[in-house]
Amino acid sequence: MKFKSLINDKLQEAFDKAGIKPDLITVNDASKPEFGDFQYNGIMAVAKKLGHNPRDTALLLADNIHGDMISKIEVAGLGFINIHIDNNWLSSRITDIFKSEDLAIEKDINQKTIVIDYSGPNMAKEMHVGHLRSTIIGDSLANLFEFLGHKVIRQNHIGDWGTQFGMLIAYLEEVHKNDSFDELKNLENFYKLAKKKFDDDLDFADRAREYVVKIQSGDKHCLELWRKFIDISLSHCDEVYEKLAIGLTKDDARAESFYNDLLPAIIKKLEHSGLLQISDGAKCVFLPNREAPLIVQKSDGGYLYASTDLAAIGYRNDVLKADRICYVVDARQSDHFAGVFWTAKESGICNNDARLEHIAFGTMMDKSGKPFKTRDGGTVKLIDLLDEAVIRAKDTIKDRANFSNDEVASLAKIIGIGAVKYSDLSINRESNYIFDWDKMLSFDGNTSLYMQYAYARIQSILKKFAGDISGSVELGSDIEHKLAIMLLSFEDILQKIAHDATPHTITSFLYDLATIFMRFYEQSPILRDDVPNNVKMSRIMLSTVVARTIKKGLEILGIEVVDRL
RNA sequence: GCACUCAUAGCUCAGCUGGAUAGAGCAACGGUUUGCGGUACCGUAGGUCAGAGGUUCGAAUCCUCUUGGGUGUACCA
Repeated sequence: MKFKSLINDKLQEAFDKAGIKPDLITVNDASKPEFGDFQYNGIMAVAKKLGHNPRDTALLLADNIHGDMISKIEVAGLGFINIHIDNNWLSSRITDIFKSEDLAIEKDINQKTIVIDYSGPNMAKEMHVGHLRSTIIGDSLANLFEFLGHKVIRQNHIGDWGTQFGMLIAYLEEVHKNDSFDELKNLENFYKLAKKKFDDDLDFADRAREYVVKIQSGDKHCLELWRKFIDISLSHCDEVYEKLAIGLTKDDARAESFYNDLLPAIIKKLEHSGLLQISDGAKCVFLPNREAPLIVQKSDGGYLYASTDLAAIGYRNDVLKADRICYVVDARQSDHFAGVFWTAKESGICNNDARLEHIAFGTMMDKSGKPFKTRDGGTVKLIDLLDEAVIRAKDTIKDRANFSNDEVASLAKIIGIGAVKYSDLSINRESNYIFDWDKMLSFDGNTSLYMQYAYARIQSILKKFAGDISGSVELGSDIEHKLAIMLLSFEDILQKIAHDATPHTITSFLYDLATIFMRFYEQSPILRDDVPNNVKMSRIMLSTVVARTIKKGLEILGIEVVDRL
């Protein structure tokens, strides 16, 4: 339910009755319990504009706020309006949610087509930790948009067309001509060897560049070899996505090569729009307030990633009909995207009402605050990191003896992968992220394990009860009231997250919810014999809705729950 | 040089379109009538919101400057 809009509507009615036109009405969560459930702080600004006394205006407005959802309106301080939500009304809403599917969250009427570009591995190498954040953040946003009823098109813009492929093919042709393709199982190693030769041997480097031209001009033999590299690389990726429980499939892959044929048309379009200039032999678009241009075609005729990105925008605009295109890419590329977006809009490659967004995120650091590397300074393979997460997760399972080996394996996977995702998603994506095993696999604090534990604890109660649930929710204490307010705010939170693309807000919400539930649980017995049946039913229903909300929230983050751990 | 970005408790982080006494977790210390899962819960302590100005009834939040980090900056992606 869009809880806050309901309250905003009440305020709007009151403003109408009072004959006052405010700019924008938005209630906030009350900053303290004694201020009620919500507070409206806009009176001071409105009153000032009209030259009225804020307290008088607040009182006038308060008199006009009515509705069965509101139990009390208070005017406090300079003119704050504190709103208390009626307990009976709240109880009914939680009962409704208990009886509904999908937590009674409405699908967005204003359905959008949203393209999410995320993960974007390079096909010449195996995925490394640098791909982790994009993959996790992008996937959770895709889940969220889908849940809210939008049409989501996942796009994996894989790098399969660059200079490195010439190098790999040249190396394969010259050094490993007679080897079987099994050699490539360890693609990472193969890449390193090829790169070394490329750096050491100038003639080889030249031949490698020739191979690039061959691929791009459609040489059949070379394309066949190229295809094999891609297939091996893609299966590496699939293995990672499978382990990470990510919703990307081969169907979502739109590699750079996919746009190859569209590139000349893009250049033409830029020419026609008058944006194109030739500088030092390269075709460039000069941007406002920026020294360096966006180079779309090199002086030797080759294309760059700016050209491919523009072609991709064109495709997403013309063919996919996107209303919103989200690029979940490292913050270091913000200049690049600013340039590409500006050019796409200015040239008409992208129409004006489509929203182009760079969902930027910070760098992953180790515990000491340095960029994340192996001991010898190399890049950490993503698959190794995920395997380690599962191994470490195994140690956190309390009574391993109570589980079968298969159960332990399955639990460890859910816990380990959940921890990796949750810790990443629980901080503001734009700041740098400190990767810390001990912290992420802790039961204490805002972690996936704490959430999964809270969920399992509720499941344990429900399992123990195992009877028919009837009756309705009757909120009987301040803490139950607070719990209900939070549960009802879930949709507002999701909407806001969808707008701002800030998944960390969901973890804060879930953590607050779980903390308050734990407090409720400590002070309110549920199944004890001396609890009256109606109270017992009410508490069971409330707990059930809390559990479902936790489950749904984690599901959006791409994290599974378990009934016991 | 220019541009972007960040600076909040010892550490890791929240803090909404500017709102009432700046919040969590970790670490530290103390506590919890047999406990529906104690891997929990409660409490204590911890702050010049980097610094200085400005706007405002009101600033961690907006503007300017300073300092200190990070990142980007013409044919890699």
